[in-house]
Amino acid sequence: MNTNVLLSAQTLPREFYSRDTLRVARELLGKTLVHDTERGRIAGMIVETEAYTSNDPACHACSGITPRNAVMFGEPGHAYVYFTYGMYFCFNAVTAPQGTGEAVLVRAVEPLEGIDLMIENRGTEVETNLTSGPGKLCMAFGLKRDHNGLDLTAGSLTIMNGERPSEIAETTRIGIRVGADLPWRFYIPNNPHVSRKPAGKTRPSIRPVIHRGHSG
DNA sequence: AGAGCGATGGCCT
DNA sequence: GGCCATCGCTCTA
Repeated sequence: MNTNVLLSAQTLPREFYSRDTLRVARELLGKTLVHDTERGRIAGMIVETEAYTSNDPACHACSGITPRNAVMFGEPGHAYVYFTYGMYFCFNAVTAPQGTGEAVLVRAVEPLEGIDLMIENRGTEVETNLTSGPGKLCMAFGLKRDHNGLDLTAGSLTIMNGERPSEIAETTRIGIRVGADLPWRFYIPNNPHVSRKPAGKTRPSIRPVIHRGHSG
């Protein structure tokens, strides 16, 4: 081992990502997303995720590999950052073994470090509005096209270990038309930085399912 | 609190 | 040409 052992000791290893995507989506809650920029470190605790699997009609990769989604089929533990609605970016962690097109969308984080930089990047000082959505958090963290494909296990954009939440809420995903009935959105209950209070708009009847004291 | 909508551009058929 | 894994504003209640 080299002298970076101490610095990288808390970074999630590739094996973390190379597993079942739903499991990774749940276990990313409580972990810390870290972006080391020229102006300083920006970090936040992941509080909301969504899983996208290869047989899932809402997944960008469900119809096969294209230039846009190619990163999803590559090595797990890399960043899949895509451009959407003409002005926003969304950040994903590529999951499952290489060759499968799967990823976890990080929808919200709780600001921990570099909040002044987030305020500059977002143009607001309201703390619960800095990173409470996939587009917002990319703006706050300065994530854009250049970050697509970066290795999350080494370099300036990483995910570090963190405390496991005691509860996980599970609902349908937000902002999709197909696959809208799959309960593959996960978030930390009562955290003020989650993008929306209850479930997606599609099925207001679906209540969040709270899992207590989960293992694994 | 919730519904509606425009902005804006890349990707894919 | 149609469709977005969004956001912030406006209007109605």
